[in-house]
Amino acid sequence: MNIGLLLFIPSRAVENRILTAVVEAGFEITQAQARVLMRVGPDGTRLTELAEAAQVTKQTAGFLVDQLEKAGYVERVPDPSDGRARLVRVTDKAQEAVPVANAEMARIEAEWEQHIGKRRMAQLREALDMLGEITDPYR
Amino acid sequence: MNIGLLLFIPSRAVENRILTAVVEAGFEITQAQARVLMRVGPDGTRLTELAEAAQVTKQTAGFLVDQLEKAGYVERVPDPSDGRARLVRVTDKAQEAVPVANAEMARIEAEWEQHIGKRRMAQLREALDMLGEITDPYR
DNA sequence: TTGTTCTAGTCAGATTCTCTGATTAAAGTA
DNA sequence: TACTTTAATCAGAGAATCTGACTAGAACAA
Repeated sequence: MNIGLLLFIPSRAVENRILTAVVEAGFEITQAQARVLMRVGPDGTRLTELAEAAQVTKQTAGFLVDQLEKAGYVERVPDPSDGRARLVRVTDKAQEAVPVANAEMARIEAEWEQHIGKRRMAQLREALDMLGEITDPYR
Repeated sequence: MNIGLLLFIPSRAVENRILTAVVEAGFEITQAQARVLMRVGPDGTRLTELAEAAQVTKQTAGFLVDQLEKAGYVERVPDPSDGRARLVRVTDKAQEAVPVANAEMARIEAEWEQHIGKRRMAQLREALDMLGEITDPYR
């Protein structure tokens, strides 16, 4: 079985489970919105950077940030260092979803570790982290 | 960094590269179509199965198969064992894309192995394969 | 200083992907 | 036969994504 599909399946599983957990906790958010939201840094991130990180066009990122803003999960503030730019920042409301997502992530990792063992889990993480160096356009 | 994102990044990279290679070889196909096409078995697969495998609704799978059929990459034939069902089958035209995809996949694997080493690559594959057992809804 | 070029973001419009709900036809079952 | 389930499709809508064109501010070179 090809390694692309092999990577895709658990990746999709994580996405689905975390999104489900967050939505069930009362946060109305979609997968696409979450993918952008996840990339907003602690001091705010420019739209262009978000677009690159999420691997979508600026237009798409803008569209998703619009929705996140309407829903109150992010806010746009002027970038003091550049009059053209604005920083997208996570609001307190969105911060409240973080522990929910983290808890589900921890549950998933525990299940996986249970299934494949601590050693393999560590190896997996190491290999993926290194692959990120050559496959993450944001890194 | 969370393992979902860690999985997502190289998975997306593989998808993008293979799709690009196939499209550049003259096959007009989209990512969503490819995800369905990839799951069609050698003797044909029912729409419902494809939908499950690709984790989309039957309607979505049907929509994508319609497009693949129009483009000549698959055909629908009656299922001899069930009058309600039809089997989606890959055509010769689509078969021609297989070596292109395989070649690109081999290139990617070679690059990755170069970067993380043979041992880690084998460990990665083993861990992912096992994770598939608990995360692949189709398996 | 003044053009020219580049960059950040938005607007407009279209396409693609995906879903929910209802429907048809064939199987399976009591 | 009548009821239930299953495979697939139809209809309609919403979400996500793209390409191309535009505006305003920044950077830079002459």
